[in-house]
Amino acid sequence: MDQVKTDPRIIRTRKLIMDTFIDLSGKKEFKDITVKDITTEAMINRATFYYHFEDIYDLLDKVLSEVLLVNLKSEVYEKEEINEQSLTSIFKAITNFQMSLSNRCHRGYEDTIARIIRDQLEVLLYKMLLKQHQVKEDESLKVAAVMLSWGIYGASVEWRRNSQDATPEEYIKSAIPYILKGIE
Amino acid sequence: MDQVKTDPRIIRTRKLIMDTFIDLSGKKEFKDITVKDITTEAMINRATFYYHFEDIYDLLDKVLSEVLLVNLKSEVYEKEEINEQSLTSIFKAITNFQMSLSNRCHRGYEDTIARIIRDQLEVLLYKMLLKQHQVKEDESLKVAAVMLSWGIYGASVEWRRNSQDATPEEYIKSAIPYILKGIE
DNA sequence: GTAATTATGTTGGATATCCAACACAAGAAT
DNA sequence: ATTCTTGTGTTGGATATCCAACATAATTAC
Repeated sequence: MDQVKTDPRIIRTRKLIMDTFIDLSGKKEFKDITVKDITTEAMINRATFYYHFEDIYDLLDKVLSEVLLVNLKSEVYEKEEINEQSLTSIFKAITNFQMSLSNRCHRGYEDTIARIIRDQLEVLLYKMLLKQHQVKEDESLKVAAVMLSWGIYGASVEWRRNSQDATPEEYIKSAIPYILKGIE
Repeated sequence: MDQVKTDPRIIRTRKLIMDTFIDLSGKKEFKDITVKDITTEAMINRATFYYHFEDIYDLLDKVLSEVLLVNLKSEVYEKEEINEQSLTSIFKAITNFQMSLSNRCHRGYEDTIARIIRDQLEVLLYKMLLKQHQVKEDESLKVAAVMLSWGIYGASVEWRRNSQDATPEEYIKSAIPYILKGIE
């Protein structure tokens, strides 16, 4: 209701910075990208960068969150329940997202990326759980969301490490019933 | 020497507007493009548009001039003399430019476009003539540039109308000696 | 090692851009 | 004819962005 419109310059500038960063990260590794590189390419002042982001890690964080959010199409899932189908879709989205990242050579930032993924997952799963149980907030559901997010993320790691001969769906299928029993 | 740097925001904003305009003019006819269309798409305020351009015709003027300038690679030609080779290249550039325009359906603006082309040509040719005759300025050379620009432009119109079975080079080749005799 | 260069953040004052509002014109809808 | 809508240009005050300068850390060069 009381949402104050954000200044269009802010939207435009953030988009410029983020797009430029994504663009650059396709050309060189994250560790070789400087703030100056980004601002020069994006045609904005360096001071303006710091007006929007704490530092380059903050930018990485926000860019990845946004990309992941698109992958998760969360506006769709938020309205759904947690069941075999939605869980499988989410798992697919996560593995998909990680595969797209591994092409971009963000070596040394696996921890950061992992945290971002789990954070986003957790928020999404918590919303779905709340909806499913018809409550406004609930601490135990929050913890459940934490555990589910770690579980899904961990499964995606293990899948990448061991089982890429199976599809993500196949890999996770047999485990899902046990998970679902816990939260129903 | 005393060139004052233009504010980066100006460069960025003008580029945004011009690129958006070029983009839109590939999707609909010029007469259907409004200032609001452009500013919305470019994510800038309408008032900002008027800070940079008098109106949409002024924008058309500047966009076409710039595109044409690139076609003419004038920074190259400015240093050359007017001879068979450079005249042919320029003629090719003009016909090329007009062909690319005709795909974009600017029906009803042929006069505007013609004026822009001749203006740019005239400036370029005048510079080349000055260089060739080793003077700083000269009224009769200016008039010569006017006539040459009209001549080249007219030839390009006639070529488009009648002789597209000949290449631009072939079309203009036999006439060039007569032109060159006049200015040498 | 140490000098020289390059990147990071921060600040105060200058400038481009935004917003809301206005008057006006042109076309479409009823 | 008359609303109604949509686009054009313009203005004054608010805000994001720029610039120049600075201190500091990190890298590179010698």
